[in-house]
Amino acid sequence: METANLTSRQTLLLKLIVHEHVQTASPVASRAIVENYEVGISSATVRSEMSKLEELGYLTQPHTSAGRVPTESGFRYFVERLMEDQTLSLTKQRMIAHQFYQTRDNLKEWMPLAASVLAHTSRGTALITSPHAKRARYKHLELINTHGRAVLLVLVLHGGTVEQQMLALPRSLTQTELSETAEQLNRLCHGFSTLEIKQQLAQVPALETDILQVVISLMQKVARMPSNDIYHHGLPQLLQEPEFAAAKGSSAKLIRAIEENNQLRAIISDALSPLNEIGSIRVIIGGESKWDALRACSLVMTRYGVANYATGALGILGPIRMSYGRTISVVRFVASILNELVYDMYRPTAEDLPSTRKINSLAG
Amino acid sequence: METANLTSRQTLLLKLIVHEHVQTASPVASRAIVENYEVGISSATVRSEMSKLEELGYLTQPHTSAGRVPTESGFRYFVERLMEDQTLSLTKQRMIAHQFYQTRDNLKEWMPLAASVLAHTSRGTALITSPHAKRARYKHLELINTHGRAVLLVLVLHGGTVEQQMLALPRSLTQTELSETAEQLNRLCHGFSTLEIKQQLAQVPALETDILQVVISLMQKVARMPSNDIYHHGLPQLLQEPEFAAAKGSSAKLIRAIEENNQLRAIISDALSPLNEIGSIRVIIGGESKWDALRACSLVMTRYGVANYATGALGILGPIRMSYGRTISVVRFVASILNELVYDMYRPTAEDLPSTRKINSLAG
DNA sequence: AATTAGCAATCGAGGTATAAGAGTGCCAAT
DNA sequence: ATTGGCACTCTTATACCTCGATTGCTAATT
Repeated sequence: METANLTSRQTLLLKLIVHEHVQTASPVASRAIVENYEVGISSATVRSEMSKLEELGYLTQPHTSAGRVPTESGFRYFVERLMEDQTLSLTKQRMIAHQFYQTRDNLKEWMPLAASVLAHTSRGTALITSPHAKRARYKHLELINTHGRAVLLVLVLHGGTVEQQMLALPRSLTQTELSETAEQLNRLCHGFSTLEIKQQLAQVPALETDILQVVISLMQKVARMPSNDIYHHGLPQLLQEPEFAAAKGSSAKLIRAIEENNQLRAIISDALSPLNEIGSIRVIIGGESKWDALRACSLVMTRYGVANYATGALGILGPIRMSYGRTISVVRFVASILNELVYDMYRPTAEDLPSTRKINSLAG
Repeated sequence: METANLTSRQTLLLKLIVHEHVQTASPVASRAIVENYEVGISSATVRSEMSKLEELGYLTQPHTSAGRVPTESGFRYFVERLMEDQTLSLTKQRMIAHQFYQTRDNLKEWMPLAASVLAHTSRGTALITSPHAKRARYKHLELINTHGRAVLLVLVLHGGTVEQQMLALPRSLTQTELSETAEQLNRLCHGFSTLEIKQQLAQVPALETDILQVVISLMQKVARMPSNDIYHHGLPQLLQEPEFAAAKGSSAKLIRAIEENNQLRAIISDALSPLNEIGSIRVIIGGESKWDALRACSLVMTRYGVANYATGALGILGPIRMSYGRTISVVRFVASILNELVYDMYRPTAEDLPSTRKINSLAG
């Protein structure tokens, strides 16, 4: 990449053009720059610099007689070298923190709240997944009689992930019988991984085998899926941005991409990759992503939580022409709040550290 | 309403015009009728009949030199008197039934499956809520240690509704302590309503009071909300229908109406009203609904489940110009399957009948 | 050598006129 | 009562034109 060879005046202009374009959503003319900003040069000079920036690939013209628009590499350059770190205003930080503080005990509310905060503070759609434990280790099972043969199986894994599934048993059992069964399995499987439980299958009576099968499939589900649900919030406001309101075909594609969340899943699981350190923010600009439907969008994603215990992903899907500074600062701030909350809730205990003793005893 | 005074030829024509309009999505010309259908009359006659139907308010012209479009009352008349009952083809019925049969034990899968079937068989968006018990009566509580102070509270109500919430206790308890606490509360509260539990509050020690507060709020949540989640499926395909693809403003409104589901909630709770017998299908055509954003849409909703135990709502949100016959038949069929599944799963037992004795003993 | 003012050239957006096509409404004939 | 024929109406599509915005170039200036 030939990135270093911009004069200071060129970087200034690129910065201003990006800023102007983000605000106006339309191509930026040389005159607009000299009028709106106090650069001490004439529009002709701006034009000649612009054409150099265009040659370098940072700007482009929609048509001959239009102003310039930053290209994707233009935005990329801006994000990586020109953008100064922004922070949310203290008032805003306090407001947000307060909202989270009020729901700190109600894990279920975190996702919607975070999504809502992200969406309202940016102009895009917020995406977020629940915190999610990496390795699935059996901690506790509870069987609850609900009605007739229907039994609710609640499985708690080390790290705090809770999975539940309704299942129909071959015959109706009383709550006492169910509790005893659960207790038995809890003694048998505590701390075990999916594989280890499979090895237990041979030793347990028939009824419990059924239940263990469900337990295993749930644990595998946890391990396999990047995350259960992808909350999203603020899709309408993204679609009202001029770039989507105009081209109607693309908006349908975009909605589909978000509703059927296979594509989102890929993005999320990318963001959740352990390579992606917690605290680092990943910015994907337009066509840099592999998904056609998202060509017109940029993503600002990060991973949050406590590494090796429970992590989730959150971020914003917005127009390419978004205020990256502001977006990144919100994403970073919300992530930092969730980091604390997750740490508080899932505070690692000695009991949760992977028990090498047990693993070794099975391996031997 | 002056509905009875249509000649048989007029009803035939209205039927044909509706049919043609549903297919073409554009105004129907007199010539289109005589060409596509074997009516033994000329286009001039069709025209004169059309103008009579227009006077009666069943048809309208977008402009002078266009064909006719059924008005909302035209569709209403069609739905109530002209439409013949359709049934899904047996092959299709079997296919659908088979899919449900495979997930019969996995309650969680019902909603997505039903939504998917509804959406794929119609051209609209499927809406559906989980089956939901009417009166909230305490059946069983389970407290599960997950991590640190975080405890998962699982509350099972009579009728099979399961609510859960994570909560942070003031101090950390072992699973044994938690189980004992739960057991104690189970003995104390079994069969009680929200009100009755509130009266118990005075008699229990402090820690459990905290838990009971959560229990009460969960039970109230169950009783208050029409339903927890409204699944929807197939929004993109609705938006691709010509009437929405054209006017881009309306599609944004529609998305918002569905995403922020306050408005949907109102519709759903209307469909869930006990006045609406299970099996009856409610058709709301265009402006008949009170919600502006849904002016361009029709709703075909029904209530499913077992009355007085657990019921939910399902239906399709489609363009006014939808095939009501086909839509109604799918909605009816999917509802009938869910009726059976709910009945099987939540089969009423003697234990579930409201215990008048307990209630009286408290009232006295 | 860099900067700038001035100006011709370019292209899109928006408005207007025109032609084509689709459909009705009416009337006179059957 | 029905129908063929025809004039009338209105939409849609197309072409055309003008206006304004913006650039690129050139020659003059610093």
